[in-house]
Amino acid sequence: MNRYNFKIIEKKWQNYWDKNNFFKTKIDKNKKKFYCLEMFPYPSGKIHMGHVRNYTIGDVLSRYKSLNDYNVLHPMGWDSFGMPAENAARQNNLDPKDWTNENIKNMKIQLKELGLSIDWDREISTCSPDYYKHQQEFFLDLFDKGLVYRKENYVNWDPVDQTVLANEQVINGKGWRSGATVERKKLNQWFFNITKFSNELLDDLEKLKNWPNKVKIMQKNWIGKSYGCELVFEISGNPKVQKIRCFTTRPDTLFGMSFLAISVDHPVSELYKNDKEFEKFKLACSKTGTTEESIAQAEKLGFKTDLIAANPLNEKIKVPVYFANFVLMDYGFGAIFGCPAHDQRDLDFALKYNLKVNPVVKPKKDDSNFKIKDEAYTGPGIIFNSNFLDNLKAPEESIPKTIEILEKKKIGKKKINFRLKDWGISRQRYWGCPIPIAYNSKNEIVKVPKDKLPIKLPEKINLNVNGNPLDHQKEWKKITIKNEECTLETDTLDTFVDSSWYFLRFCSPTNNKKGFDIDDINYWMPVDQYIGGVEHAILHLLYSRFFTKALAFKNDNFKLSEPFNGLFTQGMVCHETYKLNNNWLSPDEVISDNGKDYFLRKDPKQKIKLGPSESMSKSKKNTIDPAVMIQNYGADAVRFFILSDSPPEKDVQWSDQGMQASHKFIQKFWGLHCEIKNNFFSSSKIEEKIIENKLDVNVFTNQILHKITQNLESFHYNVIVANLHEIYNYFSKIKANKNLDVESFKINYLKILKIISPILPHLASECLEDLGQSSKIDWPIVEEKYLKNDKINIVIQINGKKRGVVECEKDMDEADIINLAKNTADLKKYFSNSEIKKNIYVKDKIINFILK
RNA sequence: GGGGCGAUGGCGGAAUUGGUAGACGCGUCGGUCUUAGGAACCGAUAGAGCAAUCUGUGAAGGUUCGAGUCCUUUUCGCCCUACCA
Repeated sequence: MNRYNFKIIEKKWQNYWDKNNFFKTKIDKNKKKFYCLEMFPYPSGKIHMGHVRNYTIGDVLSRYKSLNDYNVLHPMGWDSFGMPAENAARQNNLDPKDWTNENIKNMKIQLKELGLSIDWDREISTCSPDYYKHQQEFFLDLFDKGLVYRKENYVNWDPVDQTVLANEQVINGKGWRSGATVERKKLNQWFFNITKFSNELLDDLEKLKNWPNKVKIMQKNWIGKSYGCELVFEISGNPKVQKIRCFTTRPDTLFGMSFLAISVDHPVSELYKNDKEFEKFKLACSKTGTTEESIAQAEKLGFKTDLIAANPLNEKIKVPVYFANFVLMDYGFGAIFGCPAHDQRDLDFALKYNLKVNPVVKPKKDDSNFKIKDEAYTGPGIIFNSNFLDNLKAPEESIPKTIEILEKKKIGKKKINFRLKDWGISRQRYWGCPIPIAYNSKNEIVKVPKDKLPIKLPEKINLNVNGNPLDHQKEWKKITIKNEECTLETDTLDTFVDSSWYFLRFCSPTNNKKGFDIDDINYWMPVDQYIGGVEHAILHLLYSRFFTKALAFKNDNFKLSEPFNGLFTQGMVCHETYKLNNNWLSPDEVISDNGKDYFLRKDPKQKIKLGPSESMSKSKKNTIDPAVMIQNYGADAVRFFILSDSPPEKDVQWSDQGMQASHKFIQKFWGLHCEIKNNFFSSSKIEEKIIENKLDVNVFTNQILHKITQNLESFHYNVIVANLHEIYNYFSKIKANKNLDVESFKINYLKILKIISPILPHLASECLEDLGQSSKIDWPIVEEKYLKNDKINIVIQINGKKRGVVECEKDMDEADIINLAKNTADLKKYFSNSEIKKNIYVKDKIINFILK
């Protein structure tokens, strides 16, 4: 037997697949389609283990669907705009385009080395003008539909990356990429009107049956629909302010109001802009609320105005108006009424500023001891102290009733409020898709005509400037539109726009007239299975859903409402972390004899501090380079390992031993294959003898095929790895059995090779070829008749406890089983002194005797 | 604070509709072959006990002939989200 040389064999099959266009997408209208898509990578230069896991999962599924005779669309592309390219280019004095394309070249080689069944003819790259030209067209379409607008707004400004961030990109007050503390700045910005679709984005989540519940809940919370009402408060104390509008979900607690609080950014703050004390207060507010701890513990701060608000339900009740640090301008109307008894924040505030606490909801009607101390009561109960609202059940009766009264009196109305905000898409960056808008001499917005698209980025420009490099491109900015000299917009689009429609482009990747062809879309969309990291649960997935809806809006040709029919979110790849003197060490700088104590490889006397296992990241140096693993163990072994140890949706722990075991499995399987070939497939060896009671391999093969098929359908890929081990164990045990039915064995072994092919495509191809099989194969059909043995094991329980197992014929009668059980040697003793009170018999499975 | 998910041997994890708990792998132990092995192969491996047997799926109750699985309470862990009115 020759050792399995994965280096030669894997290369051989990758070349074969390449040369024969093996994975080229085919459309045969007689077959069903399957669109399998994994989230495309940012071309950082090298693939990482997260990619390996993501793309292996997708590849197993694609290959399985192909074997089941689907037309499979399994494309790959590059999310190639973004800041790393710009930063790298600036540091090394390169062009971002060259840096990016070089990275794409390298990563493509690495992906091919994994043996992925990708149709590379459909490769796309978002930084290519062939791609972003269509994106600019879509921008103009959306502009025409009124879904794009420009407004001056406070933005999250990242001082390190010198760019604007979307709310979603600010994590704990820090930029998601740079980690710098985000500042607030007022700028003119472009927005997508995503909130126009708030209801649809929320309601259509219901349609997504094949999405993880977790993701749907996260999106639901992000959209944040709440039912309540808006209220108008009459203001006195300053003639410049007549009214203040508030949003509330608890109008029924209005009689408990003891103050009004408004945001420091509320229009009313204009009156105080020359007030030094107020400016000081505002500054103090901006300082809190950036880090997670300060948000959690932030003290409630207020600034008392000379304004007085009247309770709309009783004009005689007057309350003070405060600016408060916990009121946000961009939710509701930037103003609230404070009801300390029934809202914890309001209570904290009231206690600090000695404001009244008027309880208006008590848990039980006759609860005379009910008092509020330092904990607000937010539970259900009965309204009291509230005049005509008294005795209503809160909240189910009291809220609608109050709204009814407020509407009648025309001082409030029912209102649904969303947490979701419009999507700010402007970025002050070079390496992104230019916005196809210009400004004329009057600074009016002028659309760039479609025949002038694409607006290409200028190349080889100086990036070492402050702010947006495009701003410095005087010549590039000049454009003539309808004989008018105009200046181009220099903001570029958020890269999340690029990834909001790439799945559509894959359907028509080379169409240079349109972003996609509607016939292609109608055939391929929606994506049947989308696979990627859960970190995109909100941002990317919500934006893609919006973009699809926006394209379909006022468009009779394009009817798609949801882009991704099925979604699967895989877990992360983790590794232990190592530290020496507070510096991170990479796994290959560390050695261990026993898996407990770790030492520095260069100097084994130095003990290393073992940290927790965390998601692989460059910053913690706990990464394993897939390229090195493929080099050492082969692609099949890496694929096998990355699927083996944990369910795909959970985090997986990298293990060197596990990796080696996977490699050994490939080697062992090849050894087994060679023996099987020798013993059964070389003609000279076959001596067909008639033997009684031949061992039939059909049963095992069909049972394991059945299991693996089910596990493939349900993403239990780690269990499939166990199933492949079972296959090896079974065949290596029976291969020497003299009673084998040779013909049946051969047929079944060929089936086995097909079954392993989605996970181990190179090994399977090599084994099949070795036995003279064509490389065009199908997924074997389960033969139901073999799924159940004629001989069945029935479990015998006595009083619910397992006491034995008897082997018997299928479909035995209850009476026969009872007889059999009673006469089984090991069980006799249980029956001798007791009588059977009752028994429960589940056919072909179990019998439970209740003895007295 | 709000929401979600989870808890099974030394470890990662298996276990249709409630029906043989611990598949499969790692590790460990024993053996074979070896000058040696950290290679390969074979065997054992939930715990306790010589054994029959008993105990076991975070904890406590409940439903049931029967519960890892269903219900109630509770503890712990992880993730998401956050002054959202």
